[in-house]
Amino acid sequence: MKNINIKELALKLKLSVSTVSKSLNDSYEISEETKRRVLETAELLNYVPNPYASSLRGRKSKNIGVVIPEVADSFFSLAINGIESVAKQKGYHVLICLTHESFENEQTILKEFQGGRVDGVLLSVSRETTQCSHINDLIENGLPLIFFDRACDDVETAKITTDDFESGYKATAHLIAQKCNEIAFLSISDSLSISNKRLEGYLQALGDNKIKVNSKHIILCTNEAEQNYLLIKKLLQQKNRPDAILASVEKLTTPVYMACEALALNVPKDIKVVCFSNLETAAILNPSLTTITQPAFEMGKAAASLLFKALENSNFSIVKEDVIIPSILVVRRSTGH
Amino acid sequence: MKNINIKELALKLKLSVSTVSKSLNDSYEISEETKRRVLETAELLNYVPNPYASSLRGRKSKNIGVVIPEVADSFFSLAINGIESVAKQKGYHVLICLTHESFENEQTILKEFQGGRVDGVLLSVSRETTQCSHINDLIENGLPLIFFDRACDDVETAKITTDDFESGYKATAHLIAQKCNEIAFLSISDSLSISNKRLEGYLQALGDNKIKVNSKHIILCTNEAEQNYLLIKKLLQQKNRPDAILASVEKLTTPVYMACEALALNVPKDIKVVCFSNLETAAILNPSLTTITQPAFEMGKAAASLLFKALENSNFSIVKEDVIIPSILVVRRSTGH
DNA sequence: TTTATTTACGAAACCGTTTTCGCGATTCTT
DNA sequence: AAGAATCGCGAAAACGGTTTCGTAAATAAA
Repeated sequence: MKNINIKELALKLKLSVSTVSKSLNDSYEISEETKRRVLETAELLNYVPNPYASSLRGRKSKNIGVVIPEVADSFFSLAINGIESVAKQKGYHVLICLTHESFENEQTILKEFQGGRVDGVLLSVSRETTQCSHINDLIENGLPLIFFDRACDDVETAKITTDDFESGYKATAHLIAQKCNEIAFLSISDSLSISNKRLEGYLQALGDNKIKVNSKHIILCTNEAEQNYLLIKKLLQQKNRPDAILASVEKLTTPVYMACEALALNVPKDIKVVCFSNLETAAILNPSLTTITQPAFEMGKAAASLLFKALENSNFSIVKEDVIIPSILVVRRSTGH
Repeated sequence: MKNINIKELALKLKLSVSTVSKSLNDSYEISEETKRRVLETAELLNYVPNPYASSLRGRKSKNIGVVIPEVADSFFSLAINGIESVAKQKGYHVLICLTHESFENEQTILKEFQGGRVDGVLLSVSRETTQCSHINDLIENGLPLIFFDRACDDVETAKITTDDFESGYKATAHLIAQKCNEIAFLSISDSLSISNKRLEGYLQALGDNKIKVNSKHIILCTNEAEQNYLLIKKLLQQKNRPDAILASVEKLTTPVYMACEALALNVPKDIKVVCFSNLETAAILNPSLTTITQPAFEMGKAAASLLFKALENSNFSIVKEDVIIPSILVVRRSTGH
């Protein structure tokens, strides 16, 4: 059925546009009888309001922007579910924008947001992001922005993260407890806070256990699976081959397993593996994978909830704070004996 | 830096709003000199056009809607990447809407689209969807809509799918070739075309090989992982236990593996497994999983490309056609000996 | 030189809502 | 019963762009 606009609806009802609008928005100015008539006819004639007209007039879009590096990643897709669950309940839409780990894309997306496309932003920065002027620009412009998972330290806003340092520490300590002392660390960025904090936790755990750091065992991976595979293979062919790998992001899981298989290294006998990962399949991998599992859904939910608090109370402003939701170490066979 | 609107920009430039607008849109009416000045100042003053104002006036949103059941699924997240890759190139945004496999949600979302939020729709229907009036309503209203993966037969539009029947056949034939003759089929919907076509391929393969169908081996799964796990476990505890499982969707992988493990059934010795799946981790599962891998990225790309053809040529209309991009059977250890 | 055409720009309408304000009619005060 | 307050509704402005149309000046054609 053809849908109509408010003017045509008003015409059919022999009412003014304003009365119809107010009825639809349940204004106190309008009698119950009229409201009922309007709602009824609106339904009948398939009236669906144009969101852009409302947004333009109301200067709010009822959209929130979610800027993430990738969608093909368990952490982010679970986080999206968390975000969406609260957005839906608040009557908001979620605009998902992918940076594909590119700083330039991130800049472009945030710049566009300044046009008013969204009322607030949830951001997980790209691996390339080292400076934050584009983010500060947005905030200066009055857009509430909250980081989740991957944050920038020098932006005055809230961050919903997990306990990256502790997780890195916990994972490393677990490996040490399993008699590993040549533990490699796979990073994906030398600027990303999560990557660095996890690394610091790793270093601290090594230090606390009097294990000396081998810089050749700290690998900065790339954004290309194939290249990472080669890097990891090279790592495992060093003369002082590591006896454990701690991979700081989920996407490194497959290349790690592949490299081990290619080199006929048995996990966990020859080498133990822990990944930061939310893969549902972790439990059924060969061998099942010990993971640091992040509270992805909860983080998304927490970030969105905080954002909506700011959107709904104009006198509530987001302060610089760290909300930390702990990850858990799930021990499986990849770190067994 | 505070961003401004076109009026303020015009004021600074001592030009009219119309001249500024035309300059920004590279109109032939404006001199090169003026255009240059406008662009320069716009950049300088951080002018970002309000997309809602443009949408309202131009009666097009530069958005396409992508309606899918879930995002935490390799097929859909890869498809999103394919869709996004072409949308980005065309200067469009992608509005991802999740039905969570609920028909009611799907209806609500499509109804909202009638308000003009999007210029076109890419749809993969929910598992509950059995009738299509909400889809036909949308099309009648002039919105181009294309199915991908999960389609409705009785809607007059294009469908980008994979060769579900052949894939079901191929997978089953492969299992038969591995000496299986009690092959179970796990479905997720008795109405979804993909599910049914895969089932038909399965049935045809059984028939062609003179294997009689055991209706107790055809299981309709649910949307709950836990429940599916129990269903599968029950299946595997029947007196005539199947010697193979063909799972028609990716999300069944984990419950299948878990159930086998719980019952101490060795894959592939006791039971062979094939899943329709785009899991990157298929190769490193225990044992590595034989999959029917769908061309997810390509399907997304094809669907989006076709949609844009319709959006860009007003005299090109989408006809009822089936674009079929074949899946491939990737044989791994879960169907070995 | 006169007229026709082109060039470069501005005024104003328009897109579909929401909201402010005004006003007649009804109900409430006293 | 007269004035005040309330109720129910409509006219019109506003949101920030784009587009149509008009027009003065510059250039081309006659």
